[in-house]
Amino acid sequence: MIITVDAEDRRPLYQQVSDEIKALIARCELAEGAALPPVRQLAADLGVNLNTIAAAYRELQSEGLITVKHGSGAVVASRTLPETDDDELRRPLRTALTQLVLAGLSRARILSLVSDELQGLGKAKG
Amino acid sequence: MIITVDAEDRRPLYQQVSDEIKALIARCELAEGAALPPVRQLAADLGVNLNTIAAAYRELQSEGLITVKHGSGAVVASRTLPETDDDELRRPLRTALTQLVLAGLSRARILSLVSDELQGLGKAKG
Amino acid sequence: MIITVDAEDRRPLYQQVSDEIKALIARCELAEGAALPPVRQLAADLGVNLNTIAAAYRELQSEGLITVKHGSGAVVASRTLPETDDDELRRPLRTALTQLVLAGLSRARILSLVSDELQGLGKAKG
Amino acid sequence: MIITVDAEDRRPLYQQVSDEIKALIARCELAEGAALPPVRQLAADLGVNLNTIAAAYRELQSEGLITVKHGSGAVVASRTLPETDDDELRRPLRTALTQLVLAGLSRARILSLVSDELQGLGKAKG
DNA sequence: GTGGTCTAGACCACG
DNA sequence: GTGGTCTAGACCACC
Repeated sequence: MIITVDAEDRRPLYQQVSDEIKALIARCELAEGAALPPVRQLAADLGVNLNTIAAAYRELQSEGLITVKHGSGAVVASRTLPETDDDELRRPLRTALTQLVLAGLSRARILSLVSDELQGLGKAKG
Repeated sequence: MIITVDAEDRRPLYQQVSDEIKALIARCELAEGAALPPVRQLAADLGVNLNTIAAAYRELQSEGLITVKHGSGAVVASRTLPETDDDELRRPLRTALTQLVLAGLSRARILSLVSDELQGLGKAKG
Repeated sequence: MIITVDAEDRRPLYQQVSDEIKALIARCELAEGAALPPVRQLAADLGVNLNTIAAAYRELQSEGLITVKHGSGAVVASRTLPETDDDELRRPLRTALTQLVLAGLSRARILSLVSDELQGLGKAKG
Repeated sequence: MIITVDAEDRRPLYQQVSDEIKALIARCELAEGAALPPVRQLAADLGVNLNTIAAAYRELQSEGLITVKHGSGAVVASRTLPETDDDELRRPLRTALTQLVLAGLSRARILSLVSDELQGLGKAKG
């Protein structure tokens, strides 16, 4: 399981971790029931503070993607996020697309990027 | 020119404003040379502090999207594309798409959302 | 007499004008006693507000470099600035050199730039 | 680490701070990876508001000279040279030299000042 | 009129 | 502990 963090990234560390784990779950590299690495180990691997990983796991848990049990670690609970506001879903997409347009990419290029990224994002039906 | 801010949104206020103005520029609702509303007026309209809007304009200026002239307001800059790292561009897209996949949307639905958002994002050739 | 202003420049317009006139004086392209263009004409030429030029002339006058007489325009008064604090003289030099060093220029390259710029800065003895 | 601000200086406070830190970096008194003082401490030392220092650090960060990590302070960034327009570099140099010429300094005196200031501006090869 | 800077002080987010 | 954001309100610089 490969996770990396980047000090240059604008997102806080804990969110980088949480985002990457979400991607692993979406990509089925972490199936339902699979165990996440222990907080301490992941913290050591990434060279970050223990609290940082704990915050990431807490976020994942509060979204229902993992369950954390004292003594037995964290496991993937589900591949489905709770019902979200439609607008809340579109907003990050709109922000990302806006950036791409402002960077001067053509519509075709953007659609190709989207397809490319969707490749491998596991079981998405359709 | 319609801009709104949302206290529930996790992004800071100034960034919501800056993001929305970016979207307006990408959508060509604010064309090159168009004047942005005065800081104080926009602040009053949104019910936020003057400095909050000033911070948004400062960010837009430092990204080269607008030029601010002391005494005569801010206008949309002539577009010189700031070259951006390819990875910088893909990351937010990947995060947004991951969120959509985890929300249970089908690939077709996601592509439709993308098309929908790209509608009207002006100037995107192709 | 060629003067230009640049909207992208961080300095205020009036100071760009004042700085360029100073350079012309230092370079002896404007000798002592020479007449400066009328405020209105220069403003029209540069496409800026009349007050902007007035502010530039006011600054030059307050430094003793020009004299402004009602009805007969402005003329170059002297090629010597009033006694200035040594530190006040060094500060902008230090700032400029710091920028060059941070830009990665070698010492030799910097000295060459300095010589180059000093070329043509008129009567400097030595 | 000695930083001072001067109310008489025309530059805004936050820029004086930012300029002085740039000089310290150029002079290698702040090496790569070195920690900058906490915002609040530096603010207290200089007797200015916390936000003033925050603005200085923000500027340094947006120029890529430092990296600021939430919760663990600011450190001098690993030097990736931001390519700068040649004209951008010459302009402040020209302005500073003009000032010196008009102050009546001889060419020799000016070159000596330049050498003097370049002394200790670390890493400048050649 | 425009935007910019600074202050004082509160509250939040991160590690 | 660190920095970030936001507010209210003052004052300045520019055009």
